[in-house]
Amino acid sequence: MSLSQTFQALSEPNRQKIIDALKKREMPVSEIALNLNITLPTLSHHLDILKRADLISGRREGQQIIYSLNLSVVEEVAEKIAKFLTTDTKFRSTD
Amino acid sequence: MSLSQTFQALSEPNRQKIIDALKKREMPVSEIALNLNITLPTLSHHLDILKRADLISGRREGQQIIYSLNLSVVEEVAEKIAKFLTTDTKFRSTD
DNA sequence: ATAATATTTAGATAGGCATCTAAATATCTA
DNA sequence: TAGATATTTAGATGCCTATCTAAATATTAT
Repeated sequence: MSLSQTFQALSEPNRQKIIDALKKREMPVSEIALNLNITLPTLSHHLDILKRADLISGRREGQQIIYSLNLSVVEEVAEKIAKFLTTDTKFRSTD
Repeated sequence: MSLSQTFQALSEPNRQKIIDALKKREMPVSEIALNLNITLPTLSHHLDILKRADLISGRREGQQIIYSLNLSVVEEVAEKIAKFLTTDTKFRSTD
């Protein structure tokens, strides 16, 4: 996943709300939907984007599909972004 | 600046390259342009977006306009993003 | 098997965005 | 004041994306 694609995945307000919800605990689509004012197909689309960015995962449990944050990936992303934004390159060799 | 707008400003590869260049040192548009395969009007457009996101500033020096990173803002943004991505809300009160 | 529930897929649409060329503005130099 | 250099603004175009409705798929319950 490139940094651009990650930023893009994170740049949509509904997707941020999805992540915020999943930070609390894993939950099915129907429950995520309660926090958002979009139709289920639109939500499904956003879940797909976050899945393709590897930020979340879904597993089926009966009729429901339970989504959860990929915590280790999210942490890696946080580090990657922090490095991009804060690393001072003034005195670094070209590594 | 909302988190969404910040992510969006950072999600474009050319804008990331601009930030990367300005991490080294401030420089005029003409020098930034050397790193990118886009026309000057397109570059101007990207600089405008980064300026509106308050991530960079430009000052005129003669014929040139020198752009530089707003270091304090960039640091704040890094913290904001880190908080968004890593803060576990499971056991937080609703503050 | 049928009906009900949960979610995704298909297909269409509207708005946003990155890009370009051409022209305008600002500054410096001769 | 011209002409040259640096950058931005104007206007157009094509692609990407968020959104919707309708239909399809998957699972459970009757």
